[in-house]
Amino acid sequence: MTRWLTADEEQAWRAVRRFLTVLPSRLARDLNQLGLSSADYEVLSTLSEQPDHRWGLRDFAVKMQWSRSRLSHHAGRMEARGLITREPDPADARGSIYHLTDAGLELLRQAAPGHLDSVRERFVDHLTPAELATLGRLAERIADLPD
Amino acid sequence: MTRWLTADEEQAWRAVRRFLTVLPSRLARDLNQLGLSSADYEVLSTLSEQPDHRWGLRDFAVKMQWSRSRLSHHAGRMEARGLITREPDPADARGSIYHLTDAGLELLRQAAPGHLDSVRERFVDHLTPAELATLGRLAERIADLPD
DNA sequence: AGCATTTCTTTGACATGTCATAGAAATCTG
DNA sequence: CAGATTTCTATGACATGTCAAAGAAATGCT
Repeated sequence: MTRWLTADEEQAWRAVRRFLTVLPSRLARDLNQLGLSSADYEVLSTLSEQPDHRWGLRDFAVKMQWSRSRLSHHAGRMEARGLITREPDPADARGSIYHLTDAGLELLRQAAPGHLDSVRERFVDHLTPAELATLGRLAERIADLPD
Repeated sequence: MTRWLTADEEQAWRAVRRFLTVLPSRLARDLNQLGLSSADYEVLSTLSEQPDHRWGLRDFAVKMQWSRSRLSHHAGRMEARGLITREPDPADARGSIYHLTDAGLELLRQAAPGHLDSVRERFVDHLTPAELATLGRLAERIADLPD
């Protein structure tokens, strides 16, 4: 017995679907102007949050919620652009340690303010603090559901 | 002068980012079990909402918010699978009219209940009607911002 | 210790999306 | 009406993601 969506549910779901596609694409477009893809930015900022700017692929992939294959491919491209390096892990010769280069850090520093403006202009500044908190709470509830 | 995010804003934004990536990926995974990609499903359901199951590429792409190139490529693949057909537009020989095949409609009908369950299980059923309405209203506000 | 199993990153083949362009047809202009 | 311009879809080249498999190293078992 399929429970179809009520009219209200349907309307809300349509709005949320649009939100899900449109916001990321706007942020990506803004970032592209700064010379980075969204994926690039995530990699750089995640790496930069690590104290020594290093991370082994496996944990890095878990942290980013990316497949290891995806991260390895993407890292290869970023390495070719000089934004990160990959070195063998001294503690486990199978492993690979990713490290942010100076150029990568510089590019991130240069792009961050623009990206932040973008997040404000496309999202944060259009909600009151209470609305943002509510939205964050509901988003978290959904995101925290089991996979 | 860059206005950084406050701690509250940062927390909410992180939750929303996770929501933006995780929910679509779960829905896509569920749909894949049913033999369709999310893109396939959107194409089929959008076409099926048209009274005669036909749509010219241009307006179709606008409705879906896809580039015409993307839709043309995707339609080529779906045509090869027998889910839609493309015919020249009698009113404008440059144009192309997309039409849902019986097989396409059948596949959509077969997948729809499962997808609906998925939307409920991954999203709708975890919010009260009031929460869903609020979320929909906020999502709509953001989505309706100029591009 | 030795062999099988597991774990790890990388790679290759392939699916999908973007951007620029081709080629045909409609529209605009004088 | 003729020629230039615009508009249209399809396509090719390329970037990016997925999935399966390869190859090396660590781990487990007897």
